Amino acid sequence: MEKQHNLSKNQKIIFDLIDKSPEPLKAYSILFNVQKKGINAPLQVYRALDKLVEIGKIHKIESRNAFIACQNSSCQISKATAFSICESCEKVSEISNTKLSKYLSNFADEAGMKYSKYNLEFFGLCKKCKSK
Amino acid sequence: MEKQHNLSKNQKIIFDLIDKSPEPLKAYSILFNVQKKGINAPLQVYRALDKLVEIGKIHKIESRNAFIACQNSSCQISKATAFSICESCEKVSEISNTKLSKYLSNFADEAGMKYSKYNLEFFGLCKKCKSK
DNA sequence: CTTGTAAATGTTATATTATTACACAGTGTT
DNA sequence: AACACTGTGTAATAATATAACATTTACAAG
Ligand SMILES: [Zn+2]
Ligand SMILES: [Zn+2]
Ligand SMILES: [Zn+2]
Ligand SMILES: [Zn+2]
Repeated sequence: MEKQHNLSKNQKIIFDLIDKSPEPLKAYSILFNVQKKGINAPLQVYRALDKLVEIGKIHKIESRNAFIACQNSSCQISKATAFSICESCEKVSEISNTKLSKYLSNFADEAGMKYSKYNLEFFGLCKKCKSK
Repeated sequence: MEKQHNLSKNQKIIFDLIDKSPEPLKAYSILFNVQKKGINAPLQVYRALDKLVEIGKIHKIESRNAFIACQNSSCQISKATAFSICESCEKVSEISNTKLSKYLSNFADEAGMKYSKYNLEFFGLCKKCKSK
Protein backbone atom coordinates (compact mmCIF):
# COMPACT_ATOMS: atom_id res chain seq x y z
CA MET A 1 0.00 0.00 0.00
CA GLU A 2 1.46 3.27 -1.08
CA LYS A 3 1.71 6.12 1.28
CA GLN A 4 -0.78 8.81 0.36
CA HIS A 5 0.65 12.26 0.15
CA ASN A 6 -1.93 14.99 0.27
CA LEU A 7 -0.31 17.83 -1.55
CA SER A 8 -0.69 21.30 -0.18
CA LYS A 9 -2.04 24.13 -2.29
CA ASN A 10 1.28 25.31 -3.68
CA GLN A 11 2.59 21.80 -4.09
CA LYS A 12 -0.48 20.86 -6.10
CA ILE A 13 -0.29 23.90 -8.35
CA ILE A 14 3.32 23.24 -9.12
CA PHE A 15 2.98 19.49 -9.50
CA ASP A 16 0.09 19.92 -11.93
CA LEU A 17 2.11 22.27 -14.05
CA ILE A 18 5.10 19.93 -14.20
CA ASP A 19 2.89 16.91 -14.76
CA LYS A 20 1.18 18.51 -17.75
CA SER A 21 4.43 19.65 -19.29
CA PRO A 22 5.86 17.56 -22.12
CA GLU A 23 9.34 18.63 -21.13
CA PRO A 24 11.30 19.24 -17.94
CA LEU A 25 10.63 22.64 -16.42
CA LYS A 26 13.08 24.96 -14.76
CA ALA A 27 12.34 26.56 -11.44
CA TYR A 28 12.03 30.12 -12.70
CA SER A 29 9.97 29.09 -15.68
CA ILE A 30 7.65 27.45 -13.18
CA LEU A 31 7.63 30.64 -11.17
CA PHE A 32 6.59 32.75 -14.15
CA ASN A 33 3.84 30.28 -14.96
CA VAL A 34 2.28 30.24 -11.52
CA GLN A 35 2.40 33.92 -10.69
CA LYS A 36 -1.18 34.28 -11.81
CA LYS A 37 -2.05 31.72 -9.16
CA GLY A 38 -0.54 33.77 -6.38
CA ILE A 39 2.87 32.20 -6.08
CA ASN A 40 5.17 35.17 -6.20
CA ALA A 41 8.58 34.22 -4.92
CA PRO A 42 11.29 31.75 -5.90
CA LEU A 43 11.31 30.29 -2.43
CA GLN A 44 7.70 29.23 -2.70
CA VAL A 45 8.59 27.32 -5.84
CA TYR A 46 11.73 25.77 -4.42
CA ARG A 47 9.95 24.66 -1.28
CA ALA A 48 7.29 22.88 -3.28
CA LEU A 49 9.90 21.37 -5.57
CA ASP A 50 11.93 20.09 -2.62
CA LYS A 51 8.92 18.40 -1.15
CA LEU A 52 7.76 16.92 -4.44
CA VAL A 53 11.23 15.52 -5.07
CA GLU A 54 11.35 14.14 -1.55
CA ILE A 55 8.12 12.22 -1.96
CA GLY A 56 9.02 11.05 -5.45
CA LYS A 57 6.31 12.84 -7.42
CA ILE A 58 8.92 14.64 -9.48
CA HIS A 59 12.61 14.22 -10.18
CA LYS A 60 15.36 16.70 -10.80
CA ILE A 61 17.35 16.31 -14.00
CA GLU A 62 20.66 17.34 -12.50
CA SER A 63 22.48 18.06 -15.72
CA ARG A 64 19.71 20.43 -16.78
CA ASN A 65 18.56 21.94 -13.50
CA ALA A 66 15.06 21.02 -14.48
CA PHE A 67 12.20 19.01 -13.06
CA ILE A 68 10.07 16.29 -14.56
CA ALA A 69 7.07 14.40 -13.20
CA CYS A 70 7.73 10.82 -12.25
CA GLN A 71 6.68 8.63 -15.14
CA ASN A 72 7.06 5.48 -13.14
CA SER A 73 4.30 4.73 -10.68
CA SER A 74 6.57 2.50 -8.64
CA CYS A 75 9.01 5.30 -8.01
CA GLN A 76 7.86 6.53 -4.59
CA ILE A 77 11.26 5.67 -3.32
CA SER A 78 12.35 8.43 -5.61
CA LYS A 79 16.00 7.87 -5.04
CA ALA A 80 16.90 5.41 -7.75
CA THR A 81 16.36 7.18 -11.01
CA ALA A 82 17.46 6.85 -14.61
CA PHE A 83 16.81 9.07 -17.57
CA SER A 84 17.58 9.35 -21.24
CA ILE A 85 18.31 12.80 -22.53
CA CYS A 86 18.47 13.85 -26.16
CA GLU A 87 21.38 16.18 -26.70
CA SER A 88 19.74 17.73 -29.71
CA CYS A 89 16.09 18.39 -28.80
CA GLU A 90 16.49 17.99 -25.02
CA LYS A 91 13.71 15.44 -24.81
CA VAL A 92 13.94 13.59 -21.49
CA SER A 93 12.39 10.25 -20.61
CA GLU A 94 12.46 8.36 -17.39
CA ILE A 95 13.78 4.87 -17.83
CA SER A 96 12.00 2.20 -15.87
CA ASN A 97 13.83 -0.99 -16.52
CA THR A 98 13.76 -3.62 -13.84
CA LYS A 99 17.02 -5.24 -14.88
CA LEU A 100 18.84 -1.92 -14.87
CA SER A 101 17.49 -0.88 -11.50
CA LYS A 102 18.30 -4.24 -9.99
CA TYR A 103 21.77 -4.14 -11.45
CA LEU A 104 22.44 -0.71 -10.05
CA SER A 105 20.84 -1.33 -6.67
CA ASN A 106 22.98 -4.41 -6.25
CA PHE A 107 26.14 -2.86 -7.58
CA ALA A 108 29.01 -3.02 -5.14
CA ASP A 109 32.17 -1.01 -5.62
CA GLU A 110 35.74 -2.28 -5.22
CA ALA A 111 35.40 -1.98 -1.44
CA GLY A 112 32.20 -4.01 -1.42
CA MET A 113 30.17 -0.94 -0.67
CA LYS A 114 26.55 -0.83 -1.86
CA TYR A 115 24.43 2.20 -2.56
CA SER A 116 20.68 2.34 -2.34
CA LYS A 117 20.38 5.65 -4.08
CA TYR A 118 21.60 6.63 -7.48
CA ASN A 119 20.88 8.90 -10.37
CA LEU A 120 21.78 7.92 -13.90
CA GLU A 121 21.56 10.14 -16.93
CA PHE A 122 22.11 8.74 -20.41
CA PHE A 123 22.88 11.10 -23.27
CA GLY A 124 22.42 10.59 -26.97
CA LEU A 125 20.10 11.36 -29.83
CA CYS A 126 16.46 10.42 -29.69
CA LYS A 127 14.88 8.55 -32.59
CA LYS A 128 13.54 11.69 -34.22
CA CYS A 129 16.80 13.56 -34.02
CA LYS A 130 18.82 10.60 -35.18
CA SER A 131 16.81 10.23 -38.35
CA LYS A 132 17.31 13.84 -39.39
CA MET B 1 48.11 6.24 -28.26
CA GLU B 2 46.42 8.94 -26.27
CA LYS B 3 45.86 12.33 -27.69
CA GLN B 4 48.17 14.80 -26.04
CA HIS B 5 46.49 17.90 -24.80
CA ASN B 6 48.81 20.73 -24.08
CA LEU B 7 47.00 22.76 -21.53
CA SER B 8 47.06 26.50 -21.83
CA LYS B 9 48.21 28.68 -18.97
CA ASN B 10 44.82 29.11 -17.32
CA GLN B 11 43.83 25.55 -17.97
CA LYS B 12 47.00 24.33 -16.30
CA ILE B 13 46.61 26.55 -13.24
CA ILE B 14 43.06 25.38 -12.74
CA PHE B 15 43.73 21.75 -13.47
CA ASP B 16 46.61 21.68 -11.02
CA LEU B 17 44.42 23.12 -8.30
CA ILE B 18 41.66 20.59 -8.87
CA ASP B 19 44.11 17.74 -9.22
CA LYS B 20 45.74 18.52 -5.87
CA SER B 21 42.44 18.86 -4.07
CA PRO B 22 41.22 15.92 -2.00
CA GLU B 23 37.64 16.96 -2.66
CA PRO B 24 35.60 18.33 -5.55
CA LEU B 25 35.97 22.06 -5.99
CA LYS B 26 33.31 24.57 -6.91
CA ALA B 27 33.87 27.14 -9.58
CA TYR B 28 33.90 30.17 -7.32
CA SER B 29 36.10 28.48 -4.78
CA ILE B 30 38.50 27.86 -7.65
CA LEU B 31 38.22 31.49 -8.63
CA PHE B 32 39.14 32.70 -5.15
CA ASN B 33 42.09 30.33 -5.10
CA VAL B 34 43.56 31.45 -8.40
CA GLN B 35 43.13 35.19 -8.09
CA LYS B 36 46.69 35.48 -6.86
CA LYS B 37 47.74 33.91 -10.17
CA GLY B 38 46.01 36.57 -12.21
CA ILE B 39 42.73 34.87 -12.99
CA ASN B 40 40.19 37.47 -12.02
CA ALA B 41 36.85 36.66 -13.56
CA PRO B 42 34.36 33.79 -13.36
CA LEU B 43 34.38 33.41 -17.10
CA GLN B 44 38.06 32.64 -17.14
CA VAL B 45 37.42 29.83 -14.71
CA TYR B 46 34.39 28.48 -16.53
CA ARG B 47 36.18 28.50 -19.84
CA ALA B 48 39.03 26.46 -18.46
CA LEU B 49 36.61 24.11 -16.72
CA ASP B 50 34.63 23.59 -19.93
CA LYS B 51 37.75 22.69 -21.81
CA LEU B 52 39.08 20.40 -19.10
CA VAL B 53 35.74 18.59 -18.95
CA GLU B 54 35.68 18.31 -22.71
CA ILE B 55 39.06 16.61 -22.87
CA GLY B 56 38.31 14.40 -19.89
CA LYS B 57 40.90 15.75 -17.45
CA ILE B 58 38.19 16.64 -14.98
CA HIS B 59 34.56 15.72 -14.45
CA LYS B 60 31.64 17.69 -13.16
CA ILE B 61 29.73 16.22 -10.25
CA GLU B 62 26.34 17.39 -11.41
CA SER B 63 24.50 16.96 -8.14
CA ARG B 64 27.08 19.12 -6.38
CA ASN B 65 28.07 21.64 -9.05
CA ALA B 66 31.66 20.74 -8.36
CA PHE B 67 34.64 19.49 -10.28
CA ILE B 68 37.01 16.62 -9.64
CA ALA B 69 40.13 15.46 -11.47
CA CYS B 70 39.73 12.27 -13.44
CA GLN B 71 41.00 9.42 -11.34
CA ASN B 72 40.85 6.98 -14.19
CA SER B 73 43.62 7.23 -16.73
CA SER B 74 41.51 5.53 -19.37
CA CYS B 75 38.84 8.18 -19.18
CA GLN B 76 39.84 10.44 -22.06
CA ILE B 77 36.50 9.73 -23.57
CA SER B 78 35.24 11.59 -20.56
CA LYS B 79 31.63 10.97 -21.30
CA ALA B 80 30.96 7.74 -19.45
CA THR B 81 31.40 8.50 -15.81
CA ALA B 82 30.37 7.03 -12.48
CA PHE B 83 30.89 8.32 -8.97
CA SER B 84 30.14 7.42 -5.41
CA ILE B 85 29.16 10.28 -3.15
CA CYS B 86 28.97 10.18 0.62
CA GLU B 87 25.89 12.02 1.78
CA SER B 88 27.47 12.71 5.13
CA CYS B 89 31.04 13.89 4.51
CA GLU B 90 30.60 14.61 0.79
CA LYS B 91 33.58 12.46 -0.16
CA VAL B 92 33.45 11.69 -3.86
CA SER B 93 35.24 8.88 -5.67
CA GLU B 94 35.28 8.05 -9.32
CA ILE B 95 34.26 4.47 -9.95
CA SER B 96 36.19 2.66 -12.60
CA ASN B 97 34.64 -0.71 -12.96
CA THR B 98 34.87 -2.41 -16.31
CA LYS B 99 31.77 -4.50 -15.84
CA LEU B 100 29.70 -1.49 -14.87
CA SER B 101 30.91 0.62 -17.75
CA LYS B 102 30.35 -2.21 -20.21
CA TYR B 103 26.90 -2.82 -18.82
CA LEU B 104 25.94 0.82 -19.15
CA SER B 105 27.55 1.37 -22.53
CA ASN B 106 25.65 -1.62 -23.87
CA PHE B 107 22.40 -0.77 -22.19
CA ALA B 108 19.52 -0.42 -24.61
CA ASP B 109 16.22 1.10 -23.58
CA GLU B 110 12.76 -0.28 -24.40
CA ALA B 111 13.03 1.18 -27.90
CA GLY B 112 16.38 -0.49 -28.47
CA MET B 113 18.15 2.81 -28.25
CA LYS B 114 21.76 2.84 -27.05
CA TYR B 115 23.65 5.68 -25.44
CA SER B 116 27.35 6.18 -25.61
CA LYS B 117 27.42 8.82 -22.92
CA TYR B 118 26.18 8.64 -19.40
CA ASN B 119 26.75 9.98 -15.95
CA LEU B 120 25.98 7.92 -12.89
CA GLU B 121 26.07 9.16 -9.32
CA PHE B 122 25.68 6.74 -6.43
CA PHE B 123 24.75 8.08 -3.00
CA GLY B 124 25.31 6.52 0.38
CA LEU B 125 27.59 6.59 3.36
CA CYS B 126 31.27 6.03 2.98
CA LYS B 127 33.06 3.51 5.18
CA LYS B 128 34.15 6.10 7.70
CA CYS B 129 30.76 7.70 8.06
CA LYS B 130 28.98 4.37 8.23
CA SER B 131 31.07 3.23 11.19
CA LYS B 132 30.29 6.33 13.22
C1' DC C 1 57.57 36.03 -43.43
C1' DT C 2 52.86 37.08 -43.97
C1' DT C 3 48.24 35.89 -43.99
C1' DG C 4 44.51 33.31 -42.24
C1' DT C 5 42.29 30.94 -38.68
C1' DA C 6 41.32 28.61 -34.43
C1' DA C 7 41.98 28.79 -29.65
C1' DA C 8 42.69 31.32 -25.69
C1' DT C 9 42.56 35.52 -22.90
C1' DG C 10 40.79 39.80 -20.45
C1' DT C 11 37.03 42.64 -18.87
C1' DT C 12 32.46 44.23 -17.82
C1' DA C 13 28.00 43.36 -17.20
C1' DT C 14 24.20 40.40 -16.64
C1' DA C 15 21.38 36.17 -16.34
C1' DT C 16 20.09 32.11 -13.92
C1' DT C 17 19.68 29.16 -10.04
C1' DA C 18 19.13 28.70 -5.13
C1' DT C 19 19.17 29.90 -0.09
C1' DT C 20 18.90 32.71 4.45
C1' DA C 21 16.23 35.00 7.67
C1' DC C 22 12.14 36.24 9.73
C1' DA C 23 7.08 36.47 10.68
C1' DC C 24 2.97 34.16 10.65
C1' DA C 25 -1.05 30.73 9.68
C1' DG C 26 -3.23 26.12 9.57
C1' DT C 27 -3.69 21.41 11.43
C1' DG C 28 -3.81 17.92 14.56
C1' DT C 29 -2.44 16.08 19.32
C1' DT C 30 -2.18 16.07 24.24
C1' DA D 1 -4.63 25.99 26.02
C1' DA D 2 -0.09 24.47 24.82
C1' DC D 3 2.60 22.17 21.67
C1' DA D 4 4.69 20.38 17.54
C1' DC D 5 4.72 20.17 12.78
C1' DT D 6 4.06 21.67 8.23
C1' DG D 7 3.14 25.06 5.15
C1' DT D 8 2.91 30.01 3.60
C1' DG D 9 4.44 34.98 2.46
C1' DT D 10 7.95 38.40 1.76
C1' DA D 11 12.38 40.60 1.29
C1' DA D 12 16.99 40.26 0.70
C1' DT D 13 20.96 38.00 -0.84
C1' DA D 14 24.11 34.21 -2.18
C1' DA D 15 25.85 31.07 -5.51
C1' DT D 16 26.26 29.47 -10.13
C1' DA D 17 26.77 30.48 -14.98
C1' DT D 18 26.64 33.05 -19.48
C1' DA D 19 26.53 37.07 -23.02
C1' DA D 20 28.93 40.44 -25.47
C1' DC D 21 32.89 42.50 -27.02
C1' DA D 22 37.83 43.47 -27.75
C1' DT D 23 42.26 41.65 -28.00
C1' DT D 24 46.07 38.30 -28.12
C1' DT D 25 48.51 33.97 -28.97
C1' DA D 26 49.72 29.73 -31.45
C1' DC D 27 50.43 27.75 -35.46
C1' DA D 28 49.82 26.10 -40.12
C1' DA D 29 49.26 27.28 -45.26
C1' DG D 30 50.71 29.89 -48.87
ZN1 LIG E 1 10.24 8.17 -11.12
ZN1 LIG F 1 15.87 14.60 -29.93
ZN1 LIG G 1 37.45 9.88 -15.31
ZN1 LIG H 1 31.55 9.97 4.49
